Amino acid sequence: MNNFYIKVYKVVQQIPKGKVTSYGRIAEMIGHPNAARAVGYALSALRNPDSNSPYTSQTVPWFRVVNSQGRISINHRETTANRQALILQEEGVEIGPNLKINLEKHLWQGLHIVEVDDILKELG
DNA sequence: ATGGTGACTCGCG
DNA sequence: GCGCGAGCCACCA
Repeated sequence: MNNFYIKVYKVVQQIPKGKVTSYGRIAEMIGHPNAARAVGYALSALRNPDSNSPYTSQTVPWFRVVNSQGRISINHRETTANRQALILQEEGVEIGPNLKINLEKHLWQGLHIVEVDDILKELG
């Protein structure tokens, strides 16, 4: 588990219940503005966490991360996509047709780079 | 080192 | 709005 993954997970853990953000925004927050795909890769890795890793699909709210269009990015044929939509609905996020979310209402403000540094320092 | 694979984005047509 | 192509990044073989 490298530093990049750690940063992604810690920032995602800051997303409040009922809010969402995108892979690209997460990437910007940790100082890798063009690493959106890598962020998605990091979250997918939560499905098979290392035995002693504190970061798992149970401790990191991966379901609060969607694509820049406010849509769930997982292949819709996979049950994971429906599970993500269900969890979000349960915590108050309105899901429209085609698993689309109203970002105007549910987009997380996010963190500034300085705040990210504080998070990484105190928790890591 | 090298090429292939994604839970990404942006710009075009 | 939708599909494509092209960058981009971390991983793995």
